[in-house]
Amino acid sequence: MNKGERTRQAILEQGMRFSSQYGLIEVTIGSMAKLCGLSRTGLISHFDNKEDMQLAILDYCEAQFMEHVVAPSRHADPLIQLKQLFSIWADWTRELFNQPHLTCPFIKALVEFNGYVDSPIYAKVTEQHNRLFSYIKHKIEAGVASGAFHNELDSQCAAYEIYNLYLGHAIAKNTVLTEHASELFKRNIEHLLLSFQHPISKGNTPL
Amino acid sequence: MNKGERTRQAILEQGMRFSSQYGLIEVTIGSMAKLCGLSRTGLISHFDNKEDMQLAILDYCEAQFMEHVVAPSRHADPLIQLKQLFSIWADWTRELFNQPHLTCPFIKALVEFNGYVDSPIYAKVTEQHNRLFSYIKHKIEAGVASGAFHNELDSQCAAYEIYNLYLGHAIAKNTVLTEHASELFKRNIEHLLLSFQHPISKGNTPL
DNA sequence: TACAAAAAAGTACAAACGTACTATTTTAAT
DNA sequence: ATTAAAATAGTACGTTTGTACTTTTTTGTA
Repeated sequence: MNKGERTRQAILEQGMRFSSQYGLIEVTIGSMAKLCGLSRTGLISHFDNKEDMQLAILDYCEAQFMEHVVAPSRHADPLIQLKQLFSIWADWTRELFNQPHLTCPFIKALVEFNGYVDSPIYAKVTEQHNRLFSYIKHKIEAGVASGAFHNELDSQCAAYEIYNLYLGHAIAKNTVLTEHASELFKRNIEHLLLSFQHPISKGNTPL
Repeated sequence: MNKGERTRQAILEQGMRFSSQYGLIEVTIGSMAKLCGLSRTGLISHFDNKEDMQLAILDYCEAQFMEHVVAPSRHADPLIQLKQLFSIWADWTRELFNQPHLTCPFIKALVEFNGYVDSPIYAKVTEQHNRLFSYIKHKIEAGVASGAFHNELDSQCAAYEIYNLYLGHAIAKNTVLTEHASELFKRNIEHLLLSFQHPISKGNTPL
């Protein structure tokens, strides 16, 4: 990897961190240049323009997620795969974003850019969320097909319940949740996956 | 109400709308001045400074929520009150924020300012979310005390389940949910409240 | 080591930012 | 109608914004 590619990667890495704290909108040429120890022109020369840099950061975030969460959780059994996915996800999230002031960059970007309907950034982050949701839904369908989950399970609904736990944990972890939010997230997911196996075994989700 | 108070109210109203689309950070002196048809100095003269204006907008949002959602849902029976709260809330939300590009300003502000740990804005919006959560939790406890909900119900957990539905609906309504998200929110809340009444009646949440 | 290419920095510019200050206009009460 | 106060506008200043352009430095290879 030559020099240019190395600094570009460093910028993307810093951008992921920075956007998880201050948001993708605050990823400006000036803030990134200071963060990376470059001049403003030295920094932006690695991208077409500011928006291109922000889009590249979103792509980088997804690539990191695929590499560190999705790839390691591959397993033949859909139930084990889903359990591993969220366990690894929770660990990776804790490692990267569990400082109180950090939030999942995908959620931050989605909330930030929801008002900019014509923005390519909004288009991209929407695609990313839909892609994640489809992946979860697909794994649930595989679980139903393999007999791990019961037949009456609505995959769309079940996927949303899981996705909803992810949203809630990411946003509420510093307000109504605070301590042990990460363990709670794991437990809630496990409890939900358990309820997918037997139609009536679903009691009160533990907090 | 004299002139000054009238324009101040108009600014706060516009600020609530604007922040639900572009976020509270984007509520700048210039953007609000243009929106209200005032000069920049004419606008900011109604507040101590920009941050004071943003704090005032958050207070205004909460006052509106109290007036249009909490107050009309008051009822002697805790179960009916909770049902009414979320029904009115969903209607009011649809009226104000259900255009696809608008998001609940409390959630937007919380996500936006989570990284600014020392900001008074973060302190305020955190308080607001905790206050909402405590209110829901308190109503659930009243429901348990009145016999409307079963005895084993954990109020902290139950309140989080409801709060989580609110977060999910607000964020996912334009990605994985899209159509009829508002009706779905109502149905999910009703279904959850029903599960609070009988310990084992909770099946798969409908989507 | 030489040398072309790549990377980073320098410079410039118009626009928007928040804020302090002064000036003008409008309001509201006498 | 007069008049003081309140509301709004005007002006100015130092920063920061994104981008275009030129110049210097660094890199990597021949």
